[in-house]
Amino acid sequence: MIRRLPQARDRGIPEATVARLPLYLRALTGMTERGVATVSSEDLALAAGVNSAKLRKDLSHLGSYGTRGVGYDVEYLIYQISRELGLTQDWAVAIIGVGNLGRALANYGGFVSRGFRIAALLDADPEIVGDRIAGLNVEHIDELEAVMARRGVSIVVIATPAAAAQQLCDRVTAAGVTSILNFAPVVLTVPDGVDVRKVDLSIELQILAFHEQRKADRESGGPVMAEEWQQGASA
Amino acid sequence: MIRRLPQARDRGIPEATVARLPLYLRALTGMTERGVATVSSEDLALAAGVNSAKLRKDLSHLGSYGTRGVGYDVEYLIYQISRELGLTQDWAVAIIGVGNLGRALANYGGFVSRGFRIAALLDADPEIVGDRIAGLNVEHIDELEAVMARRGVSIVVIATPAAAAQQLCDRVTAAGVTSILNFAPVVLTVPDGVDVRKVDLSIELQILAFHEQRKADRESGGPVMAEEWQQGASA
DNA sequence: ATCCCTTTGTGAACACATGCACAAAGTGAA
DNA sequence: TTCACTTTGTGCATGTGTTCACAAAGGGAT
Ligand SMILES: NC(=O)c1ccc[n+]([C@@H]2O[C@H](COP(=O)([O-])OP(=O)(O)OC[C@H]3O[C@@H](n4cnc5c(N)ncnc54)[C@H](O)[C@@H]3O)[C@@H](O)[C@H]2O)c1
Ligand SMILES: NC(=O)c1ccc[n+]([C@@H]2O[C@H](COP(=O)([O-])OP(=O)(O)OC[C@H]3O[C@@H](n4cnc5c(N)ncnc54)[C@H](O)[C@@H]3O)[C@@H](O)[C@H]2O)c1
Repeated sequence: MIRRLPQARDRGIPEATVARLPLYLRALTGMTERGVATVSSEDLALAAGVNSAKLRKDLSHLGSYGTRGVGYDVEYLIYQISRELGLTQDWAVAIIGVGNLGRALANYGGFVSRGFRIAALLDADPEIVGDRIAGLNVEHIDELEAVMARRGVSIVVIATPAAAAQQLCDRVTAAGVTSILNFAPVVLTVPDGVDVRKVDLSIELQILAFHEQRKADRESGGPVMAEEWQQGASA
Repeated sequence: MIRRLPQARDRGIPEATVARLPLYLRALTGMTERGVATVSSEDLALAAGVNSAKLRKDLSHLGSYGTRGVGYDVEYLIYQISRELGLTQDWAVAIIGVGNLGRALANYGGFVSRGFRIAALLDADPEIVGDRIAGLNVEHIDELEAVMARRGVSIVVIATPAAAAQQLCDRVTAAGVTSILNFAPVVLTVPDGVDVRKVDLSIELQILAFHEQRKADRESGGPVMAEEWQQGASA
C-alpha cells in the first residue's frame, strides 16, 4: 500500500480530540507529580475517563509518541500535548465584567498553572473600577482597546450581563481578538475566523433535569425498554 | 384542531438535541417577551445560532408542534420544550463548597428563573458555616445527608477543591442523588445511572488557545491549505 | 538470535449527527 | 374549489466520532 505521506503529522486534528487533550494533560500532570515515568494507554485512559482505543487514536493524531510494548513517556507526552495545545507560550487573558462571576474567575489560581495569565480586569461600574482584585486594578471599560493592546491580550472572557455581551463582543473582535469565552446567556454573533466558546450553567442544569425526569418516569411509569443508561461521564 | 396523539412520541431524544433544547427555549423566551406570537424555523434557528433544518429535526423529536405554512406558536413551543426538559416541576439544588465560585453561583439569579431552586449551601470550613448567603444559611458538610433528605435535593453542584470532589461525590450518590454538576477539575467516578456533567474553564481556555495558535501559525508560517475555518459558534 | 509477552497504531465497521432538498400540508386569495 | 405561496417534517447522502480487533513493533529473557 501507498500509505499516504508518513511525515506530515496530519494538520487536521478532530475537534473532539482537541477537547480531550486537556483531560489527558491533567491526568498526566497528576501522574508526573506522583512520580510515574511511563504509562500505558489503558491506564491513562482510565485516569482520563475515556476508552483506551479512543485515547490511542487521539494521540496518534499528534504523532507517534508511544513505544509498543511499553507505553508513553509521561514527561514527553506532557510536552507534546502542551505544545500542540499552545501552552508552551503564555496567553494574556482579559476578563470583562467583574461581578460575582468575574471576581471568582479573577481569584482562581487554576488558570495561571496552565499558561494563562489574567492580564486585565474591566468593568463599567464606577464603584468597581479602581478596586484591586487578585493583584490587578479594575480598569474602566472605556479603556478596553487601549488596555488590550498594551497588555497583548489575545483571549477575552465575557462575564457581564447578557444585555452588554454582544456589544462588547463587537468591540473586542473589532480590536482584533479572535478567541472569546462567553459566560453570558446569549448567542454571540462574530465575524469569520473568531472562535467563541460558551459556558452556560443554566443549560447544564437543564440537561441534568431532562435525564433526571427520565429516570423518574422510568421508575414509576412506563414499560422499561432494553436501552441502557448513559455512562456517568459527561460529553 | 386535533393536534397530534400519534402516541408514540419517540422516547429516545438524541443527546445532541437535548443539549440544544435549552438554547431554543432561551430564544423563545426572548421572543415571547417581545410579544412575538409565532415564529418560523428559519427565524428561531437564526436566534438560536443553528441551522434551520437541524432545528426542525430537533423539534420533530418532541412531536409535530408546528403548522406548515405558518411556523410554531411561541407559547405552545415554550411549554412543550419545558415539559420535555422537566422544567415544569422545580428542582431543589444543593451547592457543596461555598468559596469564590460557590458564592457566585448562589448569588446568581439566572437559575431560579428556570425551575431551579438553590435549596442548600454546604461547606466544611467553620469560618464559612453559618454565613448567610443569598438568603440561605451555609450548613456544615457533616449534615449533608440530612439536609439533602430534608430539602428534597435531587441535583448537586460540586464547587469544592478537586481533592474533596470524589469523596463528596461518593457521599451524594450513596444518598441517592443521580445528577451532579461538577466544577472541580477531576474525573468523577460514579455508579451506573448517575449523570455527571462538568464545567471546566481551564479546558475551555485550552481549546481556545489551540485554535488561536493555529491561526497564528497560518498567518506567519506554513503553506495555507484549502481548508476552511471553523465557524465562530462553539459546539 | 529466537521466542514470548506487552502494548501501540490503525483499518474497518458501526453509530451518531448534520444539512440538503423536496413532498406534504397548511394558509389565504380569488 | 382552485391556485399560488409558505413552511414544516423527513428521506437520504454525507460527515464526524467511536469502538473493535489485530498486525506490527518493541522489550526482555534465554
Ligand atoms: N454568577 C453565576 O454563577 C453565573 C452563572 C451562570 C451565568 N452567569 C452569567 O455570567 C454573567 C455575569 O454574572 P454575574 O453573576 O457575575 O453578574 P454581576 O451582575 O454580578 O456582574 C456583572 C458585571 O458586569 C459589569 N458590566 C455591566 N455592563 C458592562 C459593560 N458594558 N462593560 C463592562 N462591564 C459591565 C457590571 O458592572 C458587573 O460588575 C451574566 O451574564 C450571568 O448571566 C453567571
Ligand atoms: N473560581 C473559579 O473561577 C474556578 C474556575 C474553574 C474551576 N474552579 C474549580 O471550582 C472549585 C471551587 O473553586 P473556588 O475558587 O470556589 O475555590 P475556593 O477554595 O474558593 O472554595 C472551595 C470551598 O470548598 C470548601 N470545601 C473544601 N473541602 C470541602 C469539603 N470536603 N466539603 C465541603 N466543602 C469543602 C472550602 O471550605 C471552600 O469554601 C475548585 O475545584 C476549582 O478548581 C473554580
